[in-house]
Amino acid sequence: METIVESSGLPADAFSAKCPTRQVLDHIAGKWTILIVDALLEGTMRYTDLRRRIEGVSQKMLTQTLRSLEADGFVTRTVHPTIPPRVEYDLTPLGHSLAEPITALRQWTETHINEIEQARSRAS
Amino acid sequence: METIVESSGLPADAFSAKCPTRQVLDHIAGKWTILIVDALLEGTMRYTDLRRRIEGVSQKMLTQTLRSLEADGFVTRTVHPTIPPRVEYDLTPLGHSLAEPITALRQWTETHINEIEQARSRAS
DNA sequence: CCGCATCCTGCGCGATACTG
DNA sequence: CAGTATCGCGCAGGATGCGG
Repeated sequence: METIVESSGLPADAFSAKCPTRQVLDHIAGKWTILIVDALLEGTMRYTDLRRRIEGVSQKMLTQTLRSLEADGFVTRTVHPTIPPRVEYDLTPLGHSLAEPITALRQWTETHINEIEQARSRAS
Repeated sequence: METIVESSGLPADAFSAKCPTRQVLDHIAGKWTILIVDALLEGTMRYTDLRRRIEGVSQKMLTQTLRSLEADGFVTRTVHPTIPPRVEYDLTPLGHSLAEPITALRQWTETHINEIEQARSRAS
């Protein structure tokens, strides 16, 4: 287990409040990040494609989350200056890398949803 | 790839707005869930242990998240009626199972934090 | 030591309307 | 088509204080 040292000189430690890892974790923990990254794993997608794929996401949150993912270097945004305009979103290599643990998480949830619902009904 | 069918009779699909998977995903995506589950992977922990381990968490959110994890069947809460009281938290088998993809996610973030910060400074 | 109750604030997020 | 702009609500989440 190799220790990662971040730019501040401190070891990367998500349990530490000051570590920037926490901010990233908070982003990933956002309501839509997991679904968006996961959807882009299926390939290049246009804005409207994503809206359709991810049921219930609003325009605002989709745009906002995409911009955040772009800033963190997880997705690229390509604008084709045609009429009508055409904007395509893709995962970067870093984004693909992130997609692995994220997909694992979504799949885990889908796989164990019945056990969880049983636990919930017991708790009530 | 086997299809999971949940109690409603529909296939489990996180992209569908009505699927209960979404609610669970939202819980997991909570600000503290990842850190708490991850911390409990180190073994049994008392309430105060968790507060110390997870820097910056408030009493309220720690209690609230723990109750939520309990309701979903991820952790057990054991009260020893001694003086002073002693409350211990443990992962259930289901919780241990969930911890795997969660740990992977935290470790991924710690590992790639420098790449992300570089992307951010470029974006600015 | 381990909480629960309460008050309060910010902002996550949705709804709606408008633009190149 | 792919957004921006604006408004407002609800709840996540922090601060404080009390109780067993």
